[in-house]
Amino acid sequence: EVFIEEGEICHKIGFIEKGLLMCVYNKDGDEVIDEFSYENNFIADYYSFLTHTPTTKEVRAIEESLIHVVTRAGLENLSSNHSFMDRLIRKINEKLFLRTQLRLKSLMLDSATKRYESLVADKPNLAQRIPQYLIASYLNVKPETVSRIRKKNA
Amino acid sequence: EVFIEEGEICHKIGFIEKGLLMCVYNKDGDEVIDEFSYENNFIADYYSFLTHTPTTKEVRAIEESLIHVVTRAGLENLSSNHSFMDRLIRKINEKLFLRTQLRLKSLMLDSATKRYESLVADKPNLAQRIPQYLIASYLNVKPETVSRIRKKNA
DNA sequence: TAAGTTTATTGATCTAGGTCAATCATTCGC
DNA sequence: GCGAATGATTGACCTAGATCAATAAACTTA
Repeated sequence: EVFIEEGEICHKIGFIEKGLLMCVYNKDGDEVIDEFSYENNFIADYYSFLTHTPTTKEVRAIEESLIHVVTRAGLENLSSNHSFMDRLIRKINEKLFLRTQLRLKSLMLDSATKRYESLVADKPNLAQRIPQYLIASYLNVKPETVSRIRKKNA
Repeated sequence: EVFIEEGEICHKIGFIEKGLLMCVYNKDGDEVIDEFSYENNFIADYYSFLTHTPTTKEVRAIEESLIHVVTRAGLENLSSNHSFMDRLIRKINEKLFLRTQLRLKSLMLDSATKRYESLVADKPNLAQRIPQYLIASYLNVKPETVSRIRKKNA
């Protein structure tokens, strides 16, 4: 159920065939969700993977998931064709960068209400699939706040 | 003085030989600084560059700066060696991703006071070089707040 | 179905940081 | 040097969202 434990160095990247996972930071006892990832996406602590430093987050399944795992070593052996690997990794980097950038922007510029509305608009399926207190954590607010936002918007 | 205007599509990447620039979002009239960049670093709206969508931020010099510019076309012609390019771009991606990730994390987990202290600890030179109201904007707080944090810490 | 657990809602407070306005300090041009 | 900007500090308030506590729904499992 736990894919990557906090403190280990991440040497693997998962490709999610089925299911739903999340990366969570621990904020003095409280969990703060960094991101969700689901079908046809990669899952890893990419920061740890790139820097070879211990993870500061935990990666854990929310639903029963089927994940194909590639290790660092596996990646390096996968292809003698280095340029192919560079190209692939470049693409993964890009996708991650873009996602992170958008998230950062919304945290910097938008109110909790706006963030909630954007999430529901952009990923209606996700908002269904996940309990509200996890959504709250992802939006960086408390469950009570999400409840109040929904009430207001109703 | 303005390196990239808001609304244009970014087709270039600058390498800063000397000087200091910043990327700023416009939050209904108010400026919010996304990042600073200085000597021996790249500067671009990389999001726009990758996605070919119009920038939502402006990139502007804070100090007189000397920047070497490479255009997208230039990059593509630079080397017939595609794998070299992939590798280079991969490296740039990685660096940007890691930076963005750290920033996001601090916004999600840390108080204004903690963010200020981390900035001063991590980049003392930067904190010197820049007026306090720009630091405030980068920390995503108001200048008054930075002033109060400093007073408290004194 | 009832009992138990987990999640969501609601209300009454509290607090970090924002806002507005008034001084101070500093720099800069002349 | 003296004003005029520009930047920083301080104080009195205000507000978004947090916290705490109590219900109320919604699922479980038997």
